Amino acid sequence: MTIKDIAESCGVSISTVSRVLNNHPDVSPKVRQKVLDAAQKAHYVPNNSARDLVKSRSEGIGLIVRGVGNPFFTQIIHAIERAIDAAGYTLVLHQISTDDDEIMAGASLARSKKLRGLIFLGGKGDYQSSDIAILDVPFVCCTYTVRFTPLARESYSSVAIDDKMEGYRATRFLLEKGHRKIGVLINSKHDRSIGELRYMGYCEALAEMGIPLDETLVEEAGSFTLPAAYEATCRLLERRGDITAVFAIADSMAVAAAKALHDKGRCMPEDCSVIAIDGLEMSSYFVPVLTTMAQPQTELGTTAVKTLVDMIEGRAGNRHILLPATLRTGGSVRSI
Amino acid sequence: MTIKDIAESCGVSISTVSRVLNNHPDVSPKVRQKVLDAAQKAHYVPNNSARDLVKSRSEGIGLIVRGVGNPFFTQIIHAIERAIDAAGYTLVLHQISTDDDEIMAGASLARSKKLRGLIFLGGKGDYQSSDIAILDVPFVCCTYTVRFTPLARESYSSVAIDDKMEGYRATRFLLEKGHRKIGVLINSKHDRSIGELRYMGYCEALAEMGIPLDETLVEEAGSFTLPAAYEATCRLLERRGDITAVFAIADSMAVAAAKALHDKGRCMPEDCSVIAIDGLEMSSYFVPVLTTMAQPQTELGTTAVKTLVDMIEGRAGNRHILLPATLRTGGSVRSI
DNA sequence: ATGTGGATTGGAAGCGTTTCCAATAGTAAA
DNA sequence: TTTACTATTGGAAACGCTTCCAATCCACAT
Repeated sequence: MTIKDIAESCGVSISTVSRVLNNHPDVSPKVRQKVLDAAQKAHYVPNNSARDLVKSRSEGIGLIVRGVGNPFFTQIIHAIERAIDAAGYTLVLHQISTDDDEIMAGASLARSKKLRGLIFLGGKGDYQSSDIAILDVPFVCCTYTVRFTPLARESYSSVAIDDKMEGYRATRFLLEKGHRKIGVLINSKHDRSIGELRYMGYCEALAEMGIPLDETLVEEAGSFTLPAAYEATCRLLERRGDITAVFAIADSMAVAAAKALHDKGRCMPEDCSVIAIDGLEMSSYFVPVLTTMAQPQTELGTTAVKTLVDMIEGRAGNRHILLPATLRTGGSVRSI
Repeated sequence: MTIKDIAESCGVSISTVSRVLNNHPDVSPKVRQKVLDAAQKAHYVPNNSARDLVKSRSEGIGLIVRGVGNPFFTQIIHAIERAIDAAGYTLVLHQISTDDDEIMAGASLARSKKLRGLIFLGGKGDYQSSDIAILDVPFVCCTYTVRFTPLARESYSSVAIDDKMEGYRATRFLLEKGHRKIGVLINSKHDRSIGELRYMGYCEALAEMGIPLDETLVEEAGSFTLPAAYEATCRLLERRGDITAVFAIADSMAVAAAKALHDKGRCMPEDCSVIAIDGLEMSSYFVPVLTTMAQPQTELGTTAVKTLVDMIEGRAGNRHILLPATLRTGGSVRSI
């Protein structure tokens, strides 16, 4: 059942049917109704491929996520899907692995699927203008604080929390509770990763209190996985058995850290407090409840989509939005 | 950058380039390499709309999931995406809410997007032939045990664990550890829900040991959410303070149950053991480690895709596959 | 040399839509 | 009744790709 069949059954031309179906103005009411009825009766469903081909674009928005399995992302993906659907677009999900180049992946996905826009979730958020030059659709980088090359700043949007700030706030919270020997559990402090920023916040909080930075308190897990975080915590404890608190830069790492503490014979929070950043729903149900800087996950997702759709439809230019996290206190931190 | 540009730059015909790009055999190695190089150098990305148009179908597979936010699904979705990608298809994700009709949602998605197949994740898994008649693409129902209307059984595939059996195994494990007063935490024991089946397994295990079923040990949360499970556990404890173990039908519910136990002054596992079904990765990092019947999440996802693709490509008819869960023991259960 | 046949290659017809442009019908003014 | 427009309509050219069919090529046997 194509537009052509309808045209024939109505005795009009293909062009006319197309016009009716696309709500073009220049069609007489009589013909319009006739065509509409015929289409209805024939259960006509437009062929998107053909339309996309001639318009050389689809109504798809690509979501490139590094690590779909990351529990922190699920709620954001949830919100993104909802918002994309509500805006009349289609979600095309594509996940990449740690060492894939998200820009390249996004570029080829966008090209081959003729997508209207892209959302990067968990990307590195640090793009050179030269890198993103191959992207010819608007995109927004979600979740991680974005570092800008001056020129690149003008060409895409971002929605994230202020990682450095929240790292600062988390550390500050521990300091205010009297902790001084605070271990940091981090994926990596280099590579312009998310960890680097949260770690910078940690450093800043210490500096503000006049506490010298002690490198032996910093432990890199190398990734966000639970086993890596567990091992890292073990190393940290072995080296610095005297810490009274751990700042894990992600809730999931904090879970692994808590287990490592327990396995090494330490109680949380009696022997060692734990604070994190992310705010998984489940963290509120741990015993003790994990203290964490909760990211506004749903809002991150919906804002990302809104920003992107605004760009796609030309309603607004690119924007860079920072959303605040919320301190969610639990029993995992105690005063000393 | 189209196939035509490459053809020109190589001095060959469009057909030849197409053949090279589609790995057709009848091309001389020399030409093939030349074309490949050119395509590579030009960052050629095929236009899917055009391809779909001529082949009159897309390469899309729809994933209809009820509750993307459910942590248990994330790993499965992850596996599904990977497998779909590897098979050369594209994932179109669509989530629905609790009370949406998944079949209707799937049907309209499949039509408008010209999808090749559908995967239902977390659907009710209990379809009447009359319901699924509107679906004109193959589909597979993943995750939940499927109950069949005789005719419907012939028309679609399913991949799941044997919910009743695993419910039985979990309960049986507790019984073997000496527990006799075992509370059940369940979303619902009616509505042909997943809970009903796991609960049936519980009943069977008790019956096998000659233990009469006690309705006061059964608590329905009404959903799988953490707050609901928490409240349900509180009610259960209030009514039956004498239970020595809880069988939660999902890991996430077990987390909430553990917290409720703690908040009601009970230690896990000293005062009350907990066992669940699902096997979230994170459950292995809880203190104590959650004992659970771990579903083979990755395998569920890949098998679902494989089954679907086999149907799509006509390699095999529909199948109904039950995958075994694996008992993962942790400290959350103790012998009495 | 002359076929012969298989291996390669090119040509061209669509796939279903949109849309520009030309054609026609209809209407009001002259 | 003509004229001059305007409102409608039809025709046809893309869009980029696959694929059937015909054409060309080349090595090798005759």
